[in-house]
Amino acid sequence: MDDSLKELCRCRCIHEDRVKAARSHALDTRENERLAQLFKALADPNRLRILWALEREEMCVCDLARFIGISESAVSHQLRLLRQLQLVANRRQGPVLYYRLDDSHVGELIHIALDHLREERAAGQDTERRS
Amino acid sequence: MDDSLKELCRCRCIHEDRVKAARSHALDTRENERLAQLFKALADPNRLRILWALEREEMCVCDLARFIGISESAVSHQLRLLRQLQLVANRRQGPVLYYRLDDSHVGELIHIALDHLREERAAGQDTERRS
DNA sequence: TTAACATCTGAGCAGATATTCAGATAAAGG
DNA sequence: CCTTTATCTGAATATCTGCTCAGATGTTAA
Repeated sequence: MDDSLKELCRCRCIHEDRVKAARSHALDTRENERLAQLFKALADPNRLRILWALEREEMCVCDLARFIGISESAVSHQLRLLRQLQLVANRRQGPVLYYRLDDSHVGELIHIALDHLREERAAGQDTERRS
Repeated sequence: MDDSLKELCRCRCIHEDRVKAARSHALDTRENERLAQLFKALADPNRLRILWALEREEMCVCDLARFIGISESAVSHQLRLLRQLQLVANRRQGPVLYYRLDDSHVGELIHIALDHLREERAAGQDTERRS
């Protein structure tokens, strides 16, 4: 299985030792994929708005739709995704479903990412400068 | 600007107070978008592999291509994206560019996300059960 | 200069994603 | 039962993403 990759890179600058070390240290495929899936859940502006709002207080679909300014259907689709990843949970009260965060890490992730942006902005400044 | 949203939700279960609170607590649009952009950078299996490897040791494009098993061109495209977000930086040594992580938060984000996955797995177990 | 090498870049295509729309489901009240 | 309300769901569509390919750029050595 190592040989099959030989053709993918014809450079002679390969550091076999580094490649080997990277391989032995690498995350296994399954875990790596779930990791990407988790970040993907956070990689959409509307989902972020939802999660950020729910971190503070539980809200129903209707509230969220109104808050974000998109259709309830769109919110429902996003909530389904977040539910499947167990990032949010709900409780029913009559016909109304109240959603809440179902995970402490999510808030933490968002806060660290925010720190990153804010420090970045304070130091080097931009991300767009070299557009 | 509040009125324009009135039509988006015809439900009568709206909790105006919660919507208002959520609005006043919400991230501003620009920041929210940059946040999503950052998570998007982490939301791809190959980019994660790259970042995870670079957290340990600097590597050249060629090494990364061989390590991951994709073309150097593909790696280069991904590195450009990561460079633009200032998540990685490089140093040139002759014709070879050595890439490294350019941010301490990135590793932190990945580690927390991993914790999340592993705890999740230990507790509730699945994400796929209800497929 | 020329050739070889490592990397970058833009265009184009296949597959993924977010939204909308129309209709389905579940709970509450008459 | 039937109606209304809140939410869900699948299909369709427009947009976005990541890869490959072909060719460009920049560096080194002859």
